[in-house]
Amino acid sequence: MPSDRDETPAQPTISEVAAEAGVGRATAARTLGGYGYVSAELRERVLAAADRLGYRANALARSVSTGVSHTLGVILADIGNPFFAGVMRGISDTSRARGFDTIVLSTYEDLEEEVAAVNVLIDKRVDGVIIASTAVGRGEVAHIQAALDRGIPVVLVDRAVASLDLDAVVIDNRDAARGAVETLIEAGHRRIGFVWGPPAAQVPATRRELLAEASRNLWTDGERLRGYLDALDDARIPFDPELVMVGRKTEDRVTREVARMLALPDRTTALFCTETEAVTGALRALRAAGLAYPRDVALIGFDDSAWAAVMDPPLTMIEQPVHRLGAKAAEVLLDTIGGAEPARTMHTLRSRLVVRSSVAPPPGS
Amino acid sequence: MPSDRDETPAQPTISEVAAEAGVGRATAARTLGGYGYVSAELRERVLAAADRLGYRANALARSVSTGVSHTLGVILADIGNPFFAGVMRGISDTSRARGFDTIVLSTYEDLEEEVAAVNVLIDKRVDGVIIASTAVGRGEVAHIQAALDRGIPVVLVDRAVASLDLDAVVIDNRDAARGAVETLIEAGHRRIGFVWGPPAAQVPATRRELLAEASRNLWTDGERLRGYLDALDDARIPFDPELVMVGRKTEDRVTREVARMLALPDRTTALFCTETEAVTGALRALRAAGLAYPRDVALIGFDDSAWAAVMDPPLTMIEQPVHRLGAKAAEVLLDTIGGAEPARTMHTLRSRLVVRSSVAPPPGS
DNA sequence: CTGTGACCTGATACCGGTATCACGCGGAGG
DNA sequence: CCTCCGCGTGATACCGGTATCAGGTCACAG
Repeated sequence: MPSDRDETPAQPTISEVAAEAGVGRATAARTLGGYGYVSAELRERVLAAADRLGYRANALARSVSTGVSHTLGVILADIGNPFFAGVMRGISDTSRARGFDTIVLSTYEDLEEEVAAVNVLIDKRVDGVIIASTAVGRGEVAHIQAALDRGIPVVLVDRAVASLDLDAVVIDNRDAARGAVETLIEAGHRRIGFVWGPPAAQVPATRRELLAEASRNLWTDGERLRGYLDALDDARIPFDPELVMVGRKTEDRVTREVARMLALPDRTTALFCTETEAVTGALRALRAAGLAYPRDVALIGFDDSAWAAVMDPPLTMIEQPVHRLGAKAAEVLLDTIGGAEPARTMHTLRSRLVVRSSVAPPPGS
Repeated sequence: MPSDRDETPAQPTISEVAAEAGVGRATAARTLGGYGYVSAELRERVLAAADRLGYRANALARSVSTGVSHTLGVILADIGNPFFAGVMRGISDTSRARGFDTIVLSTYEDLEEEVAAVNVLIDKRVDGVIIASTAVGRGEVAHIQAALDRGIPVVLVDRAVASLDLDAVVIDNRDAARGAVETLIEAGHRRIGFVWGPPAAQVPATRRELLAEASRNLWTDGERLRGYLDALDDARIPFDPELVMVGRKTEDRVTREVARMLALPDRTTALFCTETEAVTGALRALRAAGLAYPRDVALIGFDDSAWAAVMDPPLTMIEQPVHRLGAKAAEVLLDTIGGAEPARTMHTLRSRLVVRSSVAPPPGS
């Protein structure tokens, strides 16, 4: 086995480069590390030797020594979800441009997974963390606080967390929801179904309880509910718990719930969906009920996509600036890592209602 | 500033734990590292001290020492693309389950970016690499070979690379394409448009040149072309370059190209699209031309999604096992890292034609 | 009472970098 | 001619872990 006593090791170190160049380890280190004095002649020799051996600095060793890893940790609900994938792309693009790489972890909305993810990132000594946290209450943020206490800057993305005074990059969820519902109201609708998502067992009967439930759940869900209620209030339309769906917005559940709303004596004539799965689920329910949009029921949903535009008729949707969301979060984090004093504010990005053809007046009018 | 001379450092080290516990550094290290002898009593003391200080081992330092990082590098064309996001999810799920984390990089189909990405991963000393490479020719794989030479195992995903004898986890692209086109032919179509994607300037006029062009491009594109040709051959339908589109499958370009095929004297009556953007682009062209599917033109595309199912009529699509693709790639890589001898074969996963309602006989029949 | 070995422990030499510092050498100035 | 200084270099002590090893303690057998 002649390949076993290879002369050039697979992963040459600074010492090997130094030996190859016939200089001291320190000289090779200074040349390769780009610090301190090295004469032009020796520099050439070292560089040539490094090139010959294919030397590449061990970033881990460097990080242990310097204390910085040039790595960002990213914790999302689900990297397979197109929304988060888009956010991730924004994070990835801007951090790479600034010389940082990223470790991504998905939590699937499980707080324990999130805690574990934070620990992984602490262990790997990332320079900062971007997180779309599933945490809500004061008692659920210990892991994030722990990272902060260790001096690791954290930026929230997509979801603010009330009990955490941190930079957060989000969209104007409340405004977006209100705008969408207003559009529906302006078209003449009063029975507007809200395809919502907190994991409550059943829809609270009163407004007060509803709001309370909202604050016990994901910030985005709470904001979108408030926006829905805002629009209803402005138009003096009373809130009806029968028109609100609760629980995970999986396509199946949405389909069943929307079917229920559609079967009500005083049935829903418009639907506002707060997620992509909610839209596709609603569409399924419509078809099953033999109803067509916008003729029988109007529809507006969150998260525009190429598909929404080619539907027949094309769907009116809320477009979120996904890339910007990630990019901005990375910018804020990178600035903090760079030494800037964190603003600890909410950076609110504008969403956009893309008006197409899924809204029309209710049947009777 | 009393917080400055903090007694408990933000990121305590083994030495600090040892001091706190009143034992030697080595004893603390053995306890925390879980190797060698430690008496029950001292172990307790060390553990208690570690707990008090909130000790978490520095994974980077450990990696420098042990030579393994428990980190996988993943290089994809675009993490923002739902297909790759799904693959990434598969990779992420199975590697996390085995104690590995992942660093993801997007290349946007740029070879230089890919080379840079490999270097980043080499520098960060990942234990293995999964890559959906944009490399094709023998002259484009030096960076991958370099990683291999350094002893870093590499597994290809989605795209095989002819000049690289490595494990590759892919789907049966050729079969899938042939099956789809056969379905179209069986419905009676003979003028089948192929919305393809190699970045050639124009469609080669002859079969021979076309095949040559195919081998100069992404493996997936080549395979799908071969499958298209296979089906045509079996049915003795001559290949017509006018029915093939070339160049990046962006929605705009697809729309224009499909419009062209639709305007041909002997126009296209069926379309086979090799990517999601190709499908949405085709749909736009159909609408612009005032044509409906499946009545005026039949349609089959790659990459099923929830949207395709709720279209009206619902689309017949090829479903790729995205999660499995990533999961399998991670499994193969992890096994290799674990010491298994790499099989260096193509692991071909089955895709599935999800038959819905976008295929009907051509208008005339 | 000594020899032997099992059981523990701390010292110490790694890993591959960063960064400082002592010192040799040569030239300029007194 | 000697001193001093600056340039350039290698030695060396870090960083925070892993892993080995020498040696001390103690029980028990001979």
